[in-house]
Amino acid sequence: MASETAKESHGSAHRRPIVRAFELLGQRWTLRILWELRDERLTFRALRARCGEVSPTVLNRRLKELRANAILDHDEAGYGLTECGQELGRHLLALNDWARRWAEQLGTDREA
Amino acid sequence: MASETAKESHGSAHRRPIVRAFELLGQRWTLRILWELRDERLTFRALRARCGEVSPTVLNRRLKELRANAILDHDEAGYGLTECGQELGRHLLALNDWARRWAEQLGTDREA
DNA sequence: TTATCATGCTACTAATTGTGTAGCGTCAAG
DNA sequence: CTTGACGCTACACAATTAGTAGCATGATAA
Repeated sequence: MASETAKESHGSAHRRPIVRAFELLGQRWTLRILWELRDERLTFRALRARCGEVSPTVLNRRLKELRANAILDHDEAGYGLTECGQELGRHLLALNDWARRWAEQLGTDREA
Repeated sequence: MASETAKESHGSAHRRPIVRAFELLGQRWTLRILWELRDERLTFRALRARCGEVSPTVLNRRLKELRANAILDHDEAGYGLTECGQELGRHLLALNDWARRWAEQLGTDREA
């Protein structure tokens, strides 16, 4: 069970997909960006507005990275999820249900 | 379909749960920590080793935050997921499948 | 033509956050 | 009483993000 430990050289190339995914998604704004694009294309500025006027510096950096990873693409209509990105989007949608229950639980814990 | 737009006052208190979740999960190491704890309890030091010797400063900060949000708890056996955290863990497991397909696709795209 | 406006995006500084290493206080074992 | 592991803090340095200004481009309109 601990046989994986050896593989865990934190080089860069052959890191497990899930870990690479976490590195990508675990950056500020990445999840939010995907969420806002979950069912519509948005222009740079519209997307920025949805994210509470994030710094364009970061937004652009994320967008580039996400495009490089084939999760987003860009056309005249703006930014949007690729097919692969949409699959990811569906997972986020599932997370939404979890989040609601989570928030509810936290709320009741604290009010009582 | 765009009827949600109005709700998007980016105040702070009544932010949608999913957005709060993204703020929490979208911090460096948070997803990874949850992943490493997905099916076993780990001590601080063991967990740190699993995460490639993250700085204990950040690790401890995340652990505190996650505990404050009832996603983790801590006992003599170390850190582990709460019931709520385990549900989240299951979502991450699902993400694992996505990540594999994603990596595969990226790989073939580039080799060709 | 010139003015207006929105678009995507870059530049630059300040503030926040993360990294890396050392090490403290506590405990159990030798 | 040394040794080692534990959870964790301190602190200086590096990297990332925030916040704002503004440019180049293209469309619209006077």
